[in-house]
Amino acid sequence: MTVERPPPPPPSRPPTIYDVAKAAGVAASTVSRAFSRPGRVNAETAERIRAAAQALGYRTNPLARALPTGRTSMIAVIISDITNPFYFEIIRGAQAAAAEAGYTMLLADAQESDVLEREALDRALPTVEGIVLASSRMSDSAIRMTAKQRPMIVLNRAVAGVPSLVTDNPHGARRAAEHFADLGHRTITYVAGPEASWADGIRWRSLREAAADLGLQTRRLGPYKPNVAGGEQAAGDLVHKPTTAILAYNDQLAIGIIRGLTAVGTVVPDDVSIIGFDNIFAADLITPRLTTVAAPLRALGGTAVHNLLAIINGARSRASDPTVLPTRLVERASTTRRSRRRAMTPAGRTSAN
Amino acid sequence: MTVERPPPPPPSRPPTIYDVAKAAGVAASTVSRAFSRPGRVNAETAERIRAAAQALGYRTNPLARALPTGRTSMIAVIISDITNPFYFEIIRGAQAAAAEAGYTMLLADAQESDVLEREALDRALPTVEGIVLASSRMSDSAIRMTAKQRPMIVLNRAVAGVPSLVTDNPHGARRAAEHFADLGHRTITYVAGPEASWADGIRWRSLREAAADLGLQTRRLGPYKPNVAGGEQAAGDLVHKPTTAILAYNDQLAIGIIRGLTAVGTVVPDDVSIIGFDNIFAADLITPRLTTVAAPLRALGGTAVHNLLAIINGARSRASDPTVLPTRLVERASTTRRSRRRAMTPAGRTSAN
DNA sequence: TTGAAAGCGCTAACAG
DNA sequence: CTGTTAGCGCTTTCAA
Repeated sequence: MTVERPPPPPPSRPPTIYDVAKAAGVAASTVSRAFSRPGRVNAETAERIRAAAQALGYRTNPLARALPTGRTSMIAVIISDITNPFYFEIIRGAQAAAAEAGYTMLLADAQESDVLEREALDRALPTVEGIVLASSRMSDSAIRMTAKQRPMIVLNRAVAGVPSLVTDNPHGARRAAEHFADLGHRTITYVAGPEASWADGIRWRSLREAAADLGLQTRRLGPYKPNVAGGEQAAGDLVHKPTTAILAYNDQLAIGIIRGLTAVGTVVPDDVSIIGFDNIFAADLITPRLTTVAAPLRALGGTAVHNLLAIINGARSRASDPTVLPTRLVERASTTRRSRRRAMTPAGRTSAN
Repeated sequence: MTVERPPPPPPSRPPTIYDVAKAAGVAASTVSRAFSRPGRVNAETAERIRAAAQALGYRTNPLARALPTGRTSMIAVIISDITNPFYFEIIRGAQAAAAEAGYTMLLADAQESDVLEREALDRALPTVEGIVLASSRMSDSAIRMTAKQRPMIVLNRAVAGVPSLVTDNPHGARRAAEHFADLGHRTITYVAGPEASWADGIRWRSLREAAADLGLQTRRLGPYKPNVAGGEQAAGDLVHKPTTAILAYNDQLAIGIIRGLTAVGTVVPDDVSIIGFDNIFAADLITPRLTTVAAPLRALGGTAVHNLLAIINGARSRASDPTVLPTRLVERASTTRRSRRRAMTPAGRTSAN
């Protein structure tokens, strides 16, 4: 009677394709085939291999696969400023789309610095199959250069020659202008974001055109940093430029304006109506709740990744026109009919009190 | 006179270590050494190599390096719900720390699902050198299991045997209780988050202890989803359980409560004082501005990565006690002295009106 | 349909 | 200090 020895402990390092091959009694190349081109292998052999792999707990090592093929199953998402709430839903959409396609997502934050952005890009470049560049702070030519090395989608910016994905800013700006017009406002003040921002440019231009069509006046203030602090600063400046209708570059700026204005006794929306852009999470939280031009944030991230994967898988990236996603005006409490009784002044309301 | 031919166009594939070796007139291994162990190579040879590499635009291929060494220079950060604003600053902190150490960060969102979390983990595992698991929804044993395969830091949760990083919830809860006591409140209602949440458990326990020490009563309501909608639902239930002091599991819940209560005519803080946890971006935006127990969010992410890299680089992960980061109470406008004239009731204020 | 063999780009002994 | 030689685990011709 032989004493049954327990099987030797499994080796600490994960099983390789060779282990599976031995267990299944086939050559390593056959195992490889069984996983990559299941059609090209005898059905029952394939079954045997699958069983062996299962039993050993084999998982193909993505790094090793990547070396000969270049297919790493990774994409990079580079974001100009991850602190900006605008990106939260975008990231989630991107991550979900990537995961669904079996891809892993590398995330890098450029902290608003083109230098850091370059570095992050360089670090990620050799490892990933493609890149989503969100609101890049780099020059068009630098972007085009990089786009030659890897499939790339530019988000929130149109770069000629590089597949781009943007939201329908012209329509959004027009809807904002119409809304102001409906409420009886005559002049719209645009509070601008960063000059380097492509979105800022197009929002301002679109507003001006729409306003002209509607017979409204426009003014422009800025640029400001596109965050709450920037908005508070803008509020300070607005005190010297009374107005009844404000369109802000983005929600954060709008929120800052509301806070700054409220602090000096101006009442939103009674004294000034304000519209933002993006419909970030906090837009619905501030008092008064912010009317804003909403973008389909999650879809934006998802579509970016989706399009990127399509290109990676050989889709002809046709026409250089950017893909544009729709926007819509979400009417909340920060806008109201223009009141002739009141006008914004440094001290706050004019007639009341 | 010879016609100068332009140099042949550089090959389309990036230069390898061999190209550099040839150009510098040395063996490939020497090039490798020059990059990894600069000390072990003749100074002027090293210089020659560096020059050649520079000229060719050589960059070591991280994938190829990873295969023999296992050093991928990547870490994974897995987050239970990337939509939760709580993580924004944490992510930024983590990303910055990783970048500074020359590491690249893989980000995965589990979307509150333990299944998706597992999948993300499995996908990332073979590729990364270490893992930060934030507010995992997996079981302790599953976490311990995975921690055996790769260095790991658990965030916001204490798992015996696995290096953990948490915030000082007991101190935060105590400060909240003291604050309520100072304002004359006698009973504190805790509005609970997810049962699966480790943080929820400790916050409630800590509150109860602190309250007992201070001679206050406590009640508990919940669990609720830890988001604004959950808070609004809680507000609906609170209407039947009048109280003057609420400590919410987190800021999102607190914000939802404020909105729900305000909607039915209850005035915060006059009728009810509310304190949240985490000090997310929006806490300062809502009206009234939310008093909350602040955690050093960015430091949390940074420290997690920092500790993880230390372990990766061979630091003995000593004692199994979790590292704890300090918390502090940020007093804003959602708390005030308890008024005997008023009490929260379904219809809103009692005496006034 | 399957196996053998070469190699992806880099590193790590081991000699010299 | 430097060159030679094996691989890391997988894919991919090329034959059989």
